[in-house]
Amino acid sequence: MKIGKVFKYFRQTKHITLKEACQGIVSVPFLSRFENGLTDISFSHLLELLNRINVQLSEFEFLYQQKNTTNNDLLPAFQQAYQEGNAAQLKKYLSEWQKKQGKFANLQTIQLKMMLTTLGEGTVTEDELAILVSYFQKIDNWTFFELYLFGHAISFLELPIMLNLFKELQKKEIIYDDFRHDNFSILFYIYNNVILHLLANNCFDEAHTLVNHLENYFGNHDKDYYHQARLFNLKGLTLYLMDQKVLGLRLLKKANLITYLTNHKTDFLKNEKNYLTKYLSTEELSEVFNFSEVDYLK
Amino acid sequence: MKIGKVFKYFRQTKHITLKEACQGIVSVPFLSRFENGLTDISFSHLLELLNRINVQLSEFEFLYQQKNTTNNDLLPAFQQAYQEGNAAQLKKYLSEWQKKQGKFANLQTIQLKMMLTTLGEGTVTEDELAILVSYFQKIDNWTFFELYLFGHAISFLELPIMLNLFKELQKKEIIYDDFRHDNFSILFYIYNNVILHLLANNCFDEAHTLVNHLENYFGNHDKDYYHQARLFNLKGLTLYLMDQKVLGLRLLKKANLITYLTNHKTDFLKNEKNYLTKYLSTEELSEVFNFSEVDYLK
DNA sequence: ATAAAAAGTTGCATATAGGTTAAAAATAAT
DNA sequence: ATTATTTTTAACCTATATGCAACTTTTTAT
Repeated sequence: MKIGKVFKYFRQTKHITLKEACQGIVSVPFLSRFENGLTDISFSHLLELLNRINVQLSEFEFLYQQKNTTNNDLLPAFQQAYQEGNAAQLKKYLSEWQKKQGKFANLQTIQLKMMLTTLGEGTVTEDELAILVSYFQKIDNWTFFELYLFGHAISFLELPIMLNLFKELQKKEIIYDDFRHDNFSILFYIYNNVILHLLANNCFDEAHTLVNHLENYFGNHDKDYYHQARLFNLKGLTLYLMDQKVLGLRLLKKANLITYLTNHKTDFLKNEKNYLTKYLSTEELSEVFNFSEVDYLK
Repeated sequence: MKIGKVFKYFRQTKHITLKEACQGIVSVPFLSRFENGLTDISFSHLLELLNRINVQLSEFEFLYQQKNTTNNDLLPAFQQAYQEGNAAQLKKYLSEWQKKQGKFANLQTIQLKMMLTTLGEGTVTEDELAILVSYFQKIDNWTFFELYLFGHAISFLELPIMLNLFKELQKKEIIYDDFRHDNFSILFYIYNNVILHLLANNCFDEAHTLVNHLENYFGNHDKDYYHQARLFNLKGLTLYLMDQKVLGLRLLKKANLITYLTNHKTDFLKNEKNYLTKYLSTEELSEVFNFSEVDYLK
């Protein structure tokens, strides 16, 4: 219980006295006791105190989690290991979570197995997928946890089932409209995967609808260049496959051009190219990844 | 005190029973009373409960703030009014905060006056600026609150004083390295303004140092295209003014090209162009804002 | 429709969060 | 060094957070 200590750190580094910090909220002796870990505090009082010393709850939480070894939410940890392709670390997490019991521990376990499978080092059974599906069907509010879980499940689920779940998600998604950047990234990631999955299965119209739907987002977030570029990419491929080849290729090139100009890691463009090999002809491919006209800017 | 209600919403929409949610943390009856607003809860218990139902504190806070009319942190509200150029609304806030007393209310007041001044509808006295400076000098931990305050103060402060304060900030900034996107935006905004201010005062070397410092960030955040483009812009102008005109103009053009391709509001590029009029010749300007070579992609 | 089971609520007991006062210890100011 | 201010600690007290058992309501099963 070092919550108090974190508060003390903020207060002292801002040179605010106990008296200034607590006026009208709690008493001086109590605040002192709280800061020194001798007593707990109510949530609403903590909110008021943080407001008084001009610290956002997110800032407070950040430092608190950082100083706490018993990490409360393990999602970022999973994510990191997964993105690094660190299968060994994921297996560690897996054996930890397999010891625990309960519905949610089980879901975490399945999530880890899916991650490992994607990395080529694991398997997911039919039963486990059934558990996932029934969980998603039951839920009618998606938070970061479910978004993340679903994002990894997309390619494991049968297309019609996956699409149905996705429709459920869309109904709720409004909450995230002006939500934190972190959460929108996950949401976009899901859209991205669903659309690619649809295209791979020749469901062009559905994919197109989703692309159009995504476009609305950028009315309010015109500074989100990265996702804008990804959207050009998705739209480009979709139009290309819907026989609007010229327009499609232009969009694909635009996406690549932006990516190229912003110095995104070269691996990224290499992966993009790899993926498009499935769809584009050799000439088209080399045109879409030809940046000679702006090369002088590099 | 509708904290409990928000928790109840999350729990119920995820179809988790009281028993499942509280096992090993609090008792069923207590959780029920908390949810119905009959009692407060300790912060640590709330954290555990949120973790149990797989809701992030930030998600919880978001919904809580949204449903709470008595907004706890007014920074976003200020920001919105300021960005919209809504002077009337800012004046409203000002008269509200002038009624309150205390050091922080005073700081908020000054901040509002600076905003209004920037919009051409207010004045800030020397005394008020002195208060600001002494506040920043005393502080040795910068949170969102101070970042925001400083961001608006930059052009009001004497250059050497401002630079000293900025150096203090830089020492602390490490905390924000892998911090939330929101906070980094503010930090970048500050860097941006400081660099432009330096350039306007012919302090090229200092500006260049800051530009180099900013570049380090993008090693870990290569998906942040928007800020990457802004950095190209800053670096371009800096190099241009340091007599590396060719390289500088290339970077400026690169920044504009990215901005153009991502469909950022046309006002944005117009403002950029306006600003650069101070420095570039007419021919240079029209070249840097000439997008004919990629026009066919639009 | 009715019983059985589970989920949620209420009343009372108690542990603990938090206030008040005062005094000791530690910092800051002169 | 001496004063003044801030912080910590202590003792005692009150309000309230929380647990337990019994109760009511809702859901599920037959």
